[in-house]
Amino acid sequence: MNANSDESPAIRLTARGMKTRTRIVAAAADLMRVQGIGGTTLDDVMVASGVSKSQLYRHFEDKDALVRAVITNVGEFVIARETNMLGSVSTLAGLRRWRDSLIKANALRHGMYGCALGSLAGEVSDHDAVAREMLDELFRAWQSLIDDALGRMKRAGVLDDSIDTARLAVGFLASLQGGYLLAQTARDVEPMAIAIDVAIAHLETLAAPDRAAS
Amino acid sequence: MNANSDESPAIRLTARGMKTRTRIVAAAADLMRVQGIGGTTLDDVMVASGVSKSQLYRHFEDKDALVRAVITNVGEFVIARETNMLGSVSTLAGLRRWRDSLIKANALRHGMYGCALGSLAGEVSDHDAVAREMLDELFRAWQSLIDDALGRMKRAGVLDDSIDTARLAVGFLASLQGGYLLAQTARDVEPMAIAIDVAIAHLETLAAPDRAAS
DNA sequence: GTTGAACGGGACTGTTTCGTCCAGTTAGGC
DNA sequence: GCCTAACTGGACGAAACAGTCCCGTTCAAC
Repeated sequence: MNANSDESPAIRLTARGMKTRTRIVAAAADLMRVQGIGGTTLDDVMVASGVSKSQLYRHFEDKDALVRAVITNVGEFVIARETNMLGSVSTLAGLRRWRDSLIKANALRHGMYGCALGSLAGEVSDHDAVAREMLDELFRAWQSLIDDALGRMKRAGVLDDSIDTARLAVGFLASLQGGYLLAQTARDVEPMAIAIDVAIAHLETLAAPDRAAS
Repeated sequence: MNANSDESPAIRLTARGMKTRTRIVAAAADLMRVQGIGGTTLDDVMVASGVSKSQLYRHFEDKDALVRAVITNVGEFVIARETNMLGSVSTLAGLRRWRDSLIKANALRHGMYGCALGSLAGEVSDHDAVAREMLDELFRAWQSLIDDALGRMKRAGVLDDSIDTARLAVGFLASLQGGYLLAQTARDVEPMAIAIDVAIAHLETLAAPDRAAS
């Protein structure tokens, strides 16, 4: 609904001000991905971004406001990444490449930190309604990207015409998020890899009868 | 590995001491499910359990120790529930009843708080190695229960003999956990319901050829 | 070259939370 | 009835954190 992707600037006007604002958000996002929101103090953000506390409160009314800015920032990043990686997928092979790239990235950190969006959602959903709705919106956008890819596969004759791609997209995203969580808990990507593979295997059973392989 | 399900008592001997200990853990578990671990203070636990702070530190060396006790407690509860609900499942209809019961329970709170185990895992996995391993163990136990159910379905001729139930179990648990997270973020059970339904639909495609329905 | 926004730096308040300690009370086993 | 674990109750310290405030400086636009 809200058309501005930069959230309330809290204070008007900008020039280089935007740059420090960006620097603050970037540092906060990094810290929060690693330490969680609750584990990240404003002083941490202060040090990491090389910005004085007065500036922090100049740009953000609140810690919650900063968290929300982090959410839009991380959200934009994830959606951009997924748009890029999923936007041209129209075959099962393409979907597998998408899978490989996610798994590879998560394997590098042995599953640590989980999904950038999912972790934020788990920590914030039950105590900041605004943030929760922002994350809900982002998940929906992610679902749409998956849905679109499945739609293209359907139109390309890879998938059977009768399937409900919107429902499958929800299932896919759930498998992905659950996989992230299991991998994080196990400190091992394997469960995540299995989860996505099972989801893809399901898709294979829904392949259009005249084109079992692609 | 560890054979004692009650974790280190921190102090030896007991009588009614066990009762207050249980009371503390129960109160802490309730609070942490609703407010999260970070959002729950020891004073909260103190008030909710009607126990003085000195007793808290009599039974638990640390907040972390209390958290671990909560994990074993919640873990036992969840595993007991799942053993009960999943232990006799050997048909697709039985699996659907299991699904209905989980969805129904989560619908009552509109998805709030998510999965008792999953939420703990997300909050604690990256900063308490011991707790992380405990949760990993619990997830594995949960997987085994699902695996067993799928195994029974296989032996009963409901599922095809060639399927790898262990992998499917991981996929199932991931769908479940991801569904919990999406439902929590949306404040609506629907995505969770869809996620599990998609997982079950996949199972249906793997039904033994001579028994397409069950 | 003046003006004002952007910034550094840090002191300061108030609150929350973890954790310690201890003096006195209750209760149950032997 | 004695002994000791279990417990109440609260004072206390220390640290972490959020949030406020102010003074002086830098930078960029006009």
